Amino acid sequence: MYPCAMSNAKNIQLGKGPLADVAAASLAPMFAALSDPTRLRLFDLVRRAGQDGICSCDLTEPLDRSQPTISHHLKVLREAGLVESRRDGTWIWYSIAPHALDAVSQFIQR
Amino acid sequence: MYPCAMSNAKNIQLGKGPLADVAAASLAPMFAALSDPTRLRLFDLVRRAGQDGICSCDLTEPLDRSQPTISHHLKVLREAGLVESRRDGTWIWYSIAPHALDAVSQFIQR
DNA sequence: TAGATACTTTGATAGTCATCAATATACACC
DNA sequence: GGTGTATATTGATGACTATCAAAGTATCTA
Repeated sequence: MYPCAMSNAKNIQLGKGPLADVAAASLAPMFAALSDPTRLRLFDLVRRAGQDGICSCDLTEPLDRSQPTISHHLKVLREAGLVESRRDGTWIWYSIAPHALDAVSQFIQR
Repeated sequence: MYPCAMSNAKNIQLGKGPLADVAAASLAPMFAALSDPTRLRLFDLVRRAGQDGICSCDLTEPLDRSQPTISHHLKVLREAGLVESRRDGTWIWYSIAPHALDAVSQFIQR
């Protein structure tokens, strides 16, 4: 797991007072990861794939972006702690990280 | 209401299939508006103020940013359809826009 | 109308980002 | 080892952004 992913997701505690500086700093990158249309659709495709996940090779074509661009976006999502990847031979499968959106959801329903 | 605010918030319908191009394009700016730590705290302060809202003049000091910077961020939040403003003499009061986070919430709980 | 206060806009700067082509790496199979 | 396929990284470019100081606009009060 990436260092920054460890500081996000399940480890954020928002508390009850005004949103603290550190909490905002932890939360913002997760929103940033979802602030690009291509990444939003990417995240959506991965989420729809369910527990098994989806092969990276099936993500390039539907989004009409180059392979390096998709790879870049997947990296951003991964480092934000929103998706996970596992290798299977030459393929890499992406799936939603457990508790991926917990912190975001917690903030929204505050 | 700003044009782009009209295209966000309550007017997004996500549907059931894969996230459409247009839906992602409408959703992304709302996430983008929340992707900055200062704006997150700003949004939080406005939300905590409840129905009456909060005067812009009370937002500059707690966030430790210059007044023009706060003004800029408030504009971003406003144009994303997340907050509303109303003038009262020389003051301007900000409050959370109705259904501000509906679209975001809908996407997250998809 | 003049001054004071609250806010916005402008202009500048340093930093970040989305994108692609080209290149590199990892793995499977022969 | 060599070849082909899948994915990642590098490097470059144009666009965008957070920030502040300075200047502009709007409103109140006297």
